[in-house]
Amino acid sequence: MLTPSTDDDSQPRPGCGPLLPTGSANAKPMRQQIFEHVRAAGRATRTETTRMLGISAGSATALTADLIQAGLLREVETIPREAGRGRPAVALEVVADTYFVIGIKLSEEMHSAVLTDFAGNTLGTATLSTPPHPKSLDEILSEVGTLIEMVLNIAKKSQTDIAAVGIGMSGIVDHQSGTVPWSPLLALRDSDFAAHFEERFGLRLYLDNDANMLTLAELWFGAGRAKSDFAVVTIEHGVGMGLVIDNRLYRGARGMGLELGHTKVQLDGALCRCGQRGCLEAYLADYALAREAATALHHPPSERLSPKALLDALFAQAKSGNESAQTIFRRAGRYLSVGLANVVQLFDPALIIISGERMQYDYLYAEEVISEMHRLTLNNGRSACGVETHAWGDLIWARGATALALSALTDQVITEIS
Amino acid sequence: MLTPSTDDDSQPRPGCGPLLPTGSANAKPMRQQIFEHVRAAGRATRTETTRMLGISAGSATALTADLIQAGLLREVETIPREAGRGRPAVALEVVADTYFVIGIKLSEEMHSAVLTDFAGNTLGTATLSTPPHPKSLDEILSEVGTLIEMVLNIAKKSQTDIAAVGIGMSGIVDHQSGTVPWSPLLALRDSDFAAHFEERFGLRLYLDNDANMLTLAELWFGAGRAKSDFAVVTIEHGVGMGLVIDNRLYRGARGMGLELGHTKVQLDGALCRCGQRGCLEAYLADYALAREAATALHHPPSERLSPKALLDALFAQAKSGNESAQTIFRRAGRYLSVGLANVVQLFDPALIIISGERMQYDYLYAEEVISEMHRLTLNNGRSACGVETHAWGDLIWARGATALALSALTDQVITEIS
DNA sequence: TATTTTTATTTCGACTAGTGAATTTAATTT
DNA sequence: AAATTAAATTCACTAGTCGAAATAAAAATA
Repeated sequence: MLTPSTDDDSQPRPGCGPLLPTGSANAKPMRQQIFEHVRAAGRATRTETTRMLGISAGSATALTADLIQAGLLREVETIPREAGRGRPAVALEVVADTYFVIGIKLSEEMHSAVLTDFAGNTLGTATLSTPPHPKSLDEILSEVGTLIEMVLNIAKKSQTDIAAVGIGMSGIVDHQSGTVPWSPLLALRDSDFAAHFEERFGLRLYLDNDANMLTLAELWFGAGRAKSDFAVVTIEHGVGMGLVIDNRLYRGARGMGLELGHTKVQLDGALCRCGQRGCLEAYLADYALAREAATALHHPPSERLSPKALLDALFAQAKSGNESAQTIFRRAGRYLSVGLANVVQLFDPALIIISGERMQYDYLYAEEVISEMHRLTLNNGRSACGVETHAWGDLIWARGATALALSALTDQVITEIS
Repeated sequence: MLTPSTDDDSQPRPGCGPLLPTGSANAKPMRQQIFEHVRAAGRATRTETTRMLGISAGSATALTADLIQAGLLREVETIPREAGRGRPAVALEVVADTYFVIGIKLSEEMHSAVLTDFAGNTLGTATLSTPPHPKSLDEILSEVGTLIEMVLNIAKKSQTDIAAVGIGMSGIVDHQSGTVPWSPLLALRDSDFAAHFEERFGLRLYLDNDANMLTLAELWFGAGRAKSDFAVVTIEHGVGMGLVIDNRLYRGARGMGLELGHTKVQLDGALCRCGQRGCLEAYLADYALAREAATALHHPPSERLSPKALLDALFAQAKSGNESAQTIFRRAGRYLSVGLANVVQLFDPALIIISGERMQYDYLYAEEVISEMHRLTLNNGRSACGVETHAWGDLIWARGATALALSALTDQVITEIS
């Protein structure tokens, strides 16, 4: 069965191939790659660097000389030689106290901040409890101001030492423009957050949503460091996700969050706060558990507990054998398995990291949930996707925000030394 | 509430930041970017190229001179000047007949092939019906040989004209190694397909799975050309997906396909051929529709129709008002909505393209399904994700395979001219 | 102890990719 | 015919990188 070469589908002269150049055209200059490699390794010799980056020894000498000249790297005197003949390699390390950044996580009930130096060392942390209601931009910025004061005091730095600030907050955040179309923290929509921040504090601000912050934290400080493609899932008030592809945070084409919490795991399922039915979040989030808890615990409607207290009670009941309390967690766990399995099937990540506070409810993070997830994924003979659960404290989010600021600052500083 | 700067979480000297360099270090050389831009545009002037790629006029002259010298580009005499003063720009175009490639799609019942020149023009196509049973590697390669002969004849080329071959086939295909861990077309697992092909035909082969081929086709020839991040969903025997991120095909960390068909849309739902329950495929694929069709059409088990005939009968019945036939399609459509919505929520693509043969069942591709999908996604004020449905013929898959071969060949040819 | 071996680093000439300003070219408009 | 305009070319110059040879600093060996 032959079809003649009808050129019917070849339009006049349209060409072929992608019309847009790939963004990776902006490859980082070698100097920056070297700097980042040294920072990533904590300490590295020139020779090791040539091997890792595939450059010549001559280049290593020249480029590290530039970086040392610029005061960004230094040679380390204390060489802990282990063995070997030949001239001993001299290690390089980042000069830590050239620049300082602050990373901040804003959430409804508490803000936290971390101050780090240019090598990523934490010099101080601070947290600030706040009334949990939507605020005006001015109020939030005042709270941020207080927090910055606090962390500067702890780390014994002044505001003029700070080169950049990173902030992560929940809601819909536009990283590019630094605006906040919507956030539970802010009373008004469409705040021009970054612009107001920069005007008020005179500090460069990098803003992003909280799931991306956590993902960045895993990429910079956590288990994601050694992986180039992985997913981070977090269960807090909602269910969030971040994705790293080719060692970079993937932000989506329209800059929206990656809303794992609103993927549908059940047609016409439980009601979600987003107004739809069957969202994963509607089975997992604290409000979802809380509303079932009220039923399971036979609380009279008069006796109103805070959602947090309700959850704690529910968890205690489940632990002590209350069947209906257990089924709540068990069902949540099953749907979590489905959500995770869907992520694995769609992305084929090298690793999936489950991170967040809700870790305490170990029904949700039981071995059982993970193995159910593995059962729900096809592996086709490949080794199964790795899973890690991290019960970081609050500060990890703020650390992620420092990573955002650090990476942007590094770009800038390195291109300046030319 | 202040916490002192406890450096407890800062381990001895671990450094911070990603340990792996981003793959984008291998930025394409300017010459290649120019060539690809000209090919993508079909025809482009030097000045336009400088604007698009942000290079200087001097570089444009020098680099295009190299490419012309190497015989890859040529100046176009016929300048259709529209208006304007000044020296008229002279357009450049790809010299099409420098290299030729063949793209092949292998499937259970039919193989197809396309022969294109270096500019991506189709010079000939061929299709070959085959018995639909698993075959030995040798049998498949014989069929491929026949197909290559056919398309060479049509295009009046000889095998020595061919610089590379791309093949797409269903199953689990390892693009990197050119091996096929499993495929419905092959009787044995773990075939060393590419190696055997190259030895037998003396042609360089690039192999990938069929969903990736289709995605590449959309990226090179279809609606994806102008988008840098999009998803392609295809419904054939199964449900496949491909993803383009930053103008590149994303292949996943473990090189597995992106198995949209095996994401779960229903806990303990319909039985899938993969052995699990609730997979999207179990509601959408032809075998899933066929098994329900048997019930809905009240066929006695004795009367055995081919799956294809069964589906056609089902479709006809639905069209003519058979309620139970309609519900089959309607349910499938709803689950398709869910599956698509989940992709949009997880990836936030700029565009989602639905492509494939099953287009004829317009219940599945109805406006209704798309709008249901939109209802199932949160847009948070952003404009909704675009959706396009393409009812390409069989040849689009093979065209995608030519794109695979063309892009690899281009890399090679351009680096050679140095 | 002096010499050899080994490994890390530096130096230096060469080459490549690219820029940017001045110039040339080829058209249109006046 | 001159002025204007835009495209393309020329050319001197820079940054980045390689690779080979030279140098440096240690361990091993004679």
